[in-house]
Formats: sequence, C-alpha cells, structure tokens
Amino acid sequence: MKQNRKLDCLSEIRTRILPMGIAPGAALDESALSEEFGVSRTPLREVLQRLAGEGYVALADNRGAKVASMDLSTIRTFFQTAPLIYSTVARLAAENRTTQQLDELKSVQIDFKDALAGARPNDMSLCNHRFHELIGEMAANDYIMPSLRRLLIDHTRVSQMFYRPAAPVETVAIKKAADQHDAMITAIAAHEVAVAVDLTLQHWDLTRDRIERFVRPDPLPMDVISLSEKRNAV
Amino acid sequence: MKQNRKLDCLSEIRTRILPMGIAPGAALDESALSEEFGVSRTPLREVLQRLAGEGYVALADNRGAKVASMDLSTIRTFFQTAPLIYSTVARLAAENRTTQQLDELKSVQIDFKDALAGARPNDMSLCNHRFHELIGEMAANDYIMPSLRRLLIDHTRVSQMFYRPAAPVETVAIKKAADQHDAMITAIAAHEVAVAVDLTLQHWDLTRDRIERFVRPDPLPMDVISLSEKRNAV
DNA sequence: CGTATACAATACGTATACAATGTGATTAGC
DNA sequence: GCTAATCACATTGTATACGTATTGTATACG
Repeated sequence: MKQNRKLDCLSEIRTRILPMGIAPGAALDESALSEEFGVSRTPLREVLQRLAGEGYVALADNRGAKVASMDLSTIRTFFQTAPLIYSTVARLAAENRTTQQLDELKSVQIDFKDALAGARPNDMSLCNHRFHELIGEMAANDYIMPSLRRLLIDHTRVSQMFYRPAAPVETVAIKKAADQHDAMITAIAAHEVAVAVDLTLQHWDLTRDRIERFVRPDPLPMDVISLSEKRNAV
Repeated sequence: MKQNRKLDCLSEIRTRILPMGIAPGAALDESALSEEFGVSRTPLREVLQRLAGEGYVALADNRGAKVASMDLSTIRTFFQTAPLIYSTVARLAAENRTTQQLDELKSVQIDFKDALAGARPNDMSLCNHRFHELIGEMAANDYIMPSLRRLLIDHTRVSQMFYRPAAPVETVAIKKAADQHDAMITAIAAHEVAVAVDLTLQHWDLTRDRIERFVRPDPLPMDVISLSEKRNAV
C-alpha cells in the first residue's frame, strides 16, 4: 500500500516538469522533495533514477538531479526528429491499435476538449501529452516508444505558450488541433494508415508553425517617427 | 573513488546481459548481486533502476528485476524497426561526426578485428555493440539515441550465435561484416551521407540473413532409408 | 488423491544513520 | 586589494536494520 506513495511522487514530478512548473535546468533537492512527499530519500532517489531513464531529469554524480535542459541544439534536434518519429508511430498505431486503446484515446480527447472549453492550460497540455503517448502505445513498438516519450516531454514543454494564448488567433489554432485529433481518431479507428500519417504531419506542421511564431515573433516597430509621418501623410 | 564501484557494477551487468551470459527473462537477485560486487543493496537497486531505464532489465513491483525478455513479438518488432533507426542514425552520423569520435570508432574497429583474429566471441560481440553505439553518438540526437540503444541491446543478444560460428561459412560472413565496418568508417569520415546509409542497410541485410539462417536452419534429414536407397541406386 | 488454507521463509521496500564529496566563505599571504 | 588555500557546512552516496509482501510448503479437509 505504501508503494503508491512512490508512484504518486513519480507522476507528480512528471506533471510538474511537463507544464514547466519546474523550469528546465532547475535543481531538484532530494531532501526537500522527500520531505514534501512524505517518503524517505531512498525511494525518492529511485524515483529520480527512473525519471532520468525517461529523460525528464539529468543526473550528475555527487551533484544531484536537474530538470532536463532545453538549449538551442536540443530544440533544433527536436524539430529535426519529430516528424520522422511521429509519422512512423502514427502508421504503426493505425495498423496495430486495439479497441480498448481506441476507447481510451477517445476518452482523453473528451478531457482535452473539456480543458479547452474551460480554458485550463495545464490540463490541455497534459491531455495532449497523454493523447499522443496513447497513440505511441497503440504502435506497440518497444524500440520506438522511448524516443517518442523523450520527444513528447520536450514537445509538451516547448508548446506551453501554445496553450496559454495571448491572442484570440491562438485559440483558433488550438481548436484546429482538437479537430485534427478527432480526425486522427477516425483514421486510426478505420485502420486508414495513409490518412493517419498525413493527418499527423499536418498536426505537426500546425504545432511547429505556432512554436516558430512564438520563438520568432513580429519585430517591434522601428522608426516610430516615420510611421507617424506616414499616418499623417496626404 | 567509491563511486566507481557502482559504475563498475553497472557496466559489468551490461556486459553479462549483452552476450547472454545472463539469459533473457532470468531473475536478478539483489542480495546476491550486491554481495558479489561488494556494494550494499541500496546502490545496487539504483543500478537496476538505471538498467531498467536503458532497457536491459524489466522491473516488477515487489517481484524484483528480470533480464529483458526476448519473445517472438519482440524479435518481430526488432526486425521491423531496425532498418529505419539504423539508416537514420547513419545519415546523421555522417553529417555530424567529430574527428575525435571518428578516432574512437577506428580504435574500436581495431579491437573488433583483434577479437575476430583471436576468435574471442564475447569481445567481438561487445566491440560490435560499441561500434554501432559510437555511430549513434556521432548522430548527436538525444531523441533517437534511446531507441538505438534498445535496438542494440537486442541486436547484440540475438546475434550471439553469429559470433560463435559453428561452420566456417559463418566466419566468412563476420569478415565481410568487418569489411563493411571499414567502409562505413571511410564514408562517415568523408561525410558521404548516401554511401553511409547504403552501407548500413547492406550491413543490416547481412546480419538479418545470418540471424534468419539461425532461426530457420536446414531441416533435419527425414526418411533416412530412402536417402540410403538413393545413394545405392543404379 | 487433489485442493485449499495457513504458516514460514525468502526477498523486496523503506527509513535512518553515517561516510564522502562538493561548495562556499573566511583568512592568510602576496 | 586580490588571489589562493583551508576549514566549515550542505548535499549526495552508502550501509544497515526493520517492516511488508510474495511465494513455497506443509498440513488438513473434502
């Protein structure tokens, strides 16, 4: 029964890291966490080891655990790799999915829409994460799964601002993403491999565009004088 | 200094699992291992957690650690996935390799040939493993690396008989594999992406053929009488 | 004779205490 | 006043002891 505390601890730390509740690179203090979760340091350290294996944290000898960092080269590699893995996973999922998995996927999608309607960014983010992880499980490929999991960690983290829309135009994009989820469910349900792959790539393009838009926003207006002159011009 | 014991323990267990020194599915006893390596159970358990993260072992709650199993579906998935990951890694390695990594690769290849000349199957197996892992490191892609690592674990295990040749014809195949390694080094050194990918796929085909030949060997002779009759026939 | 249940033995999980390592501050020397 | 070295403190790593779960065996009952 006590075993649950360790598992709770595990998923709790995950759900903190994913929506950037703990920033990338932040140090994780063993004593503090063990006290907070009411477990001793021994099981907590094992939790950290597992999280390190999953790619959530990085362990340095005698220097403790840090949340996995996200520097420029990481993100570059992320953009480079994601389409390949995602499309491969979609293909396999459409081929191998079970009915039970499909039901769970639909259920998560309902939760996702719920979170969208309720404007709960964290829940949207985590539901989206779970949605794509489930498609990964449908793929039933133990070799690709670890790569997908690592991609999803950084995907969820990097697309945080996607779910905290500053402008209404972003909300439209999220709704479009939700529609794509629905279409993907349909394609996977019908074993339509090509459609599933195509939808996945479209879904990726949408996300990528949003992220790029965030990373490279419209430049601030330069030369305000000339702008005002233009406005007053005949 | 004491830290080394844990790392030694980690690599030692790896080098036992890879050449099937410990069979897939075999149970790993914490107490026995901790006693053997002269560390207490606490650090040993952390080692097992890490090995689980890397895919060497599987942990079950309250039921200890087992060496990762290799059932039929696992092997099927392995054959399905390997070409994609291997070729992708080869492409990236040819693009991103550093001179230092190249030197290390050459060094490992020398060790490999040494082991081949000395007919040391375990060393050949481990050198081959390290060779392909190094190419993975050259790829400099943290997202694909975990998949490659998992593939290589099972690749090394499943190709054990490849390095313990029963017939001379197998030795010829190993020499061909060694030649392919040399060609791969040249291609990667010259940043020749297409060549590196092509060689990798050829290398894969060779390995796959050998493994298939082992899994599906020539059937035992049936109906010995009719065979001897045939031999004595006019 | 087969099966079910209870008990014992073995192994896993957790907590606490201790050792080692890394870090930062203070002081001494230049 | 600045640099370097040493000591104190904080944090990580390890060992041991104890609690809990699982498994195998023995015995009793159907």
